[in-house]
This record gives sequence, structure tokens and C-alpha cells, in this order.
Amino acid sequence: MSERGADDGTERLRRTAAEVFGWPELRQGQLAAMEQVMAGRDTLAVMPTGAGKSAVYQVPALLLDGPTVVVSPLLALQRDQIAGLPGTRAVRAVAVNSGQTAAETDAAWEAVGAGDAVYVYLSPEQLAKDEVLERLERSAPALFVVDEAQCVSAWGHDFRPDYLRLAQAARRVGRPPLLALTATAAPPVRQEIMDRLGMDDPALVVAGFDRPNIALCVRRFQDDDDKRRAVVERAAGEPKPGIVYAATRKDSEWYAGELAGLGLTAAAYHAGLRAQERSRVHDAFLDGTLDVVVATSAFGMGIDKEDVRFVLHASVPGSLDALYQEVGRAGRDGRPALAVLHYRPEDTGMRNFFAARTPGDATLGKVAEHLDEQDGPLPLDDLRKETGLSRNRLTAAVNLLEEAGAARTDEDGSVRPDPGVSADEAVEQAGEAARARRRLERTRVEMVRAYAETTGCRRRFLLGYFGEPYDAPCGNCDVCEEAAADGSGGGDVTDGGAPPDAGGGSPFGAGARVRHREWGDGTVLSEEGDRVTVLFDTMGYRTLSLPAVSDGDLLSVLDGPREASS
DNA sequence: CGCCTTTACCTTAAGGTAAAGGCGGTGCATTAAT
Repeated sequence: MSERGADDGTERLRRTAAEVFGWPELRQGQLAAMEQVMAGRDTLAVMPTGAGKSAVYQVPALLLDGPTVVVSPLLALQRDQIAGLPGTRAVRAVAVNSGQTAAETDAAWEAVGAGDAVYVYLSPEQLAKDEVLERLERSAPALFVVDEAQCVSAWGHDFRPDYLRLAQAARRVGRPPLLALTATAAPPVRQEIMDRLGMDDPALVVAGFDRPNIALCVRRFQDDDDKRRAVVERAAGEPKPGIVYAATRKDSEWYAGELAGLGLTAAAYHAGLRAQERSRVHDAFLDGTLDVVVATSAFGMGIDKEDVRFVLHASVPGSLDALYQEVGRAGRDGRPALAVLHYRPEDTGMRNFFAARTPGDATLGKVAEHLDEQDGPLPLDDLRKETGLSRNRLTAAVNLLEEAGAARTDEDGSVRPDPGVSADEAVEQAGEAARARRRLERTRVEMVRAYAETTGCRRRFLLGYFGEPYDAPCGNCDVCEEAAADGSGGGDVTDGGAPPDAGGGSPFGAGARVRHREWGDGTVLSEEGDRVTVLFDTMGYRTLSLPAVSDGDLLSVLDGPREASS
């Protein structure tokens, strides 16, 4: 494209944003991502919420020839997105899901068929249905958007396995250019999103991760009662409103009860509540009539509230991606906010338990044998009837078999076994893929532990994890503040502990590609003191002692930071 | 893996202790019975 043409494109995007949406200006990251989309390139945009992520598809969709398919994980999110669009006929948006009447769905398909719909909102489960794919294919979509794309990695492996079949869905509707959007994703998660969606030479647009106004803090506990008391006191003492994240439904009720007992307006929020109660709590929090919501991880996606003053974690989340996603709900107005992780080593046990939930060999065996007997392509629905497995479990098993190369999905959606692989071999290979997944999940939990136990600057550690080298002490985390307090007291700089700004001087800087004699190749995430944390391609995260690896010549540097988008 | 509840067992018979078992988070879609 000539420079002239690029400028014209930019101008059209700007004009559409201003005239249709009323946005006087577009931010740098927004515009960069939109230009990639307009050029027809697959794109992953990692942008904090509030940076106008949705605009990245909303504006180009109006300039493209054909409807834009938007995959969105929650029906409530689909409703919010549609309600947030300008209500003019030229910007018609429809949804297809189980939460609306048959008449509404008919009207939606009619609009799509007539070429009147600019946006079509769907869940990944809808895109698993032949009928839906056929209708979309006939409408010749111009763009395929995956919103909240971290769900591919976070949910695709067990909870909502249709997330791992979106590459297939995109192909079956004519494989328009792909756009994936997420607020929080570390480099390996970005890579997984691009791989699993089947992106081709994707452009990567990453906006800054740092949220300097959020103070980061970790408190460590031996005793469960001490921890509970500390969480309650903190939630009661800090400026409101705030969110407390608890690990279980029961805990969320317990904390909400304690806070209410202290005279605060507090409510629990989790998936076990009736829909009516959930939306009451949701609305009350947005209205500002609730001081504190105590929630499980069910609360948050789509919560756009500027003045949240604190996010407390009453227990460890399953990954730093999840932690930072939840922390990021604080202080969106830019004013001071607080994030405290209440850490007990025992709490990681439950996270490791959750990490183990992939299909077992028995399930894999059942599916592999039915495929083997059939000796030909088999529609997923038939396979489900024959094996008697639930839809999700079957889909997860098929995903694993495909990942292991023992099966593949045809253009019409039926599953075909690899004739060169026996059922036993298929189970063995898919089982190994599942075990590798579990190992990776466990190392993700270990990274939360490493964050909690780091002796260096918390922000430096977190941003390093997200691929953003950060040099100075941040001055806004508990470690930096403690170091500053020690300094003003006249203490010497000690070599024993790792100072927050340690590092440099060694070849193992963040982003370096390294090779370990036993664990293979990996990427350095962070370095502090004499410890270096590496994400190994096949082994997950590991923290190593530098003297030990140097003595044994265990770790060597391959080259500098690798291309994130390759 | 760790926590909570239930059960079994002991014995200056009502209550403590230990062993055993179950449970823990995210949502879509669909269906059967009112």
C-alpha cells in the first residue's frame, strides 16, 4: 500500500470514528490495530480495558464489505456491546444465542441474509453448529473477531472446549481475516492464542501494561484465621468501593457476611447465585450503592467501573494472568488504587487441583476406539451419541487427539482419525499432551508463588512476566517502600537480599533465549539477585539459581529477545 | 492439595479424637416438566 493510500485509510477510520461513534480522536494503539485489520492482516491486540479495545473492530467493520462476526464469551457481554453501539440502522448489530426468543433469532438471521447486519455476536458454542456456520458462510463475513481472547487459553482446554475449535469455525465461514482482542496476556499466552486460532503471520499490537497508580502489595500468612482477619480489616479500612476475590463460593459468602457485620454494604457474587441476585449485585456495584463485592472469578468480565479503589485477593489465583486481569479492575480513573495479594502457601493446593482437569485416558480411549472402528470421518454429534459422553467432554477429548496429531477435522466438520495411528497410540499421544498441559498449568501456579515470594520489586516482576522489562524500583509496591524506609533509616545496601533493581551485568536478561541442558529452550522472564526465571517451551516456568547453572554450565544464551509475532 | 463434615471408636456413657470421604470455579445450550 502506498503512503498516500495508508493516509487515506487512516483518514477514513478517523472520520468514521468521529461521525458515527462520536470519538474525536483515536489512540495510537487503536489506530495501529485498525490499520492492520483494514489491510486484511490477522491481528492480536493486547490492550488494557478502557483503552477502547472494542473500537478496533467496531470502526473497521463499517468500512468493510460484509458482516463482522464477533465471538464473545458471555451473553451479558453481547448485550452490553450491542447496547453500546449507536442506534442507527446503518450500524445494525444482531446476536444469535439461547438467551433470546426464536423470533429474535429469526430476525437476526434475516438481517444477516439480507446483508443488513454489520455485527453478528455469537458464543463459541454457536460456532460449533453446522447450521450456524453455513448461514454465516453464505453471508461472506469480512472479519472474524475473538473478543476476550484470553478465554482461548484459559477456558479452551477444559471448561469451554469450543474455544479451541474457532480456527476450524473461521475456516468454515470462509476464513476472513482474524482479529483477537484481550486486555491481559503474557507472551506465551499470546503465542497460544495466535497458534490456536490459526493466525497467519499475525500483527501484534501491544499497549503498555504498567498501571503505575495501582500500589502492589503481598502479605504472607501461616495461619488461615490470621489471613481472614487481615482481609476483612483491609477491606473495612481502605477507601471504597472495592472488590475482594475469594477462592470459593463459600468463602465469598463468609467474607461478605463479616463485612456486613461491620456495617459495610457488602455482597457476595458467584455463579451459584440466582440470575436475579447476580444482576442485582452487579447493578448495585456499578451504581455505587455497594461498598464491597466479594466474588469468585465469576465477577469482572465486562465490569467497566472507573472508581474501584482496591482489589484484594483473599487467596491466590491460578496464574499471574488471572491476577493481573483482576487487579486491573482497580483505579481505571488513574487515581491511587491498591492491590493486595493475601498469600498462604497452602492455598496453591486448590489451584493445582483445578489445573488437573483434562480428559483422562479412559475418555480418550473411548473416543479413539470409536473413531478407529468407524474407519472414516464421523460427525461430532454421531460420535457423541456413540460414546455417550457429554458434549464438552467429547469436544475436549477430540481437541486433545487433534493436538496429538491422531485425528483431524474435515471441512464439513466431521472428525477423521489418522489411519497411521492406532487407537492405543492415539491415547498415549493425547495423554501426553494432557500431561504437558497439566505441567504447564502447575508452573503457572508456581509463578504466582514466585511473585508472592519475590524479594524484588513487585511491579518489575509482574511486568517482566508480561514481557515488559522495567528497570527502576517502582516506588509503589511494598518491597520498594520497605527498601526506601530502610534507606532513610541510614542502613547500608546489603548484598544478602536482592535489591529491587538488581540485575543487569549477566547475559540472562529478560527476553533472552536460552538453552538448558535438560529442559531445552526457553525465554528468560525475569532476573533478580542470583535467580533467573525462565519459561521453557516444553517444561513451563522454572526459577533457577545463577551460580548453580553457571557452575554446571547448565544454561546457555542462544540470542536476544525473540520476535513475539513470529 | 487442603478443608470440612461425617462416621467410628474409645470409654468411670457424653464428648473428645482420629480416620475416612467428599468437595472445591469459570457458562454456554438444551431439555423436560409445569
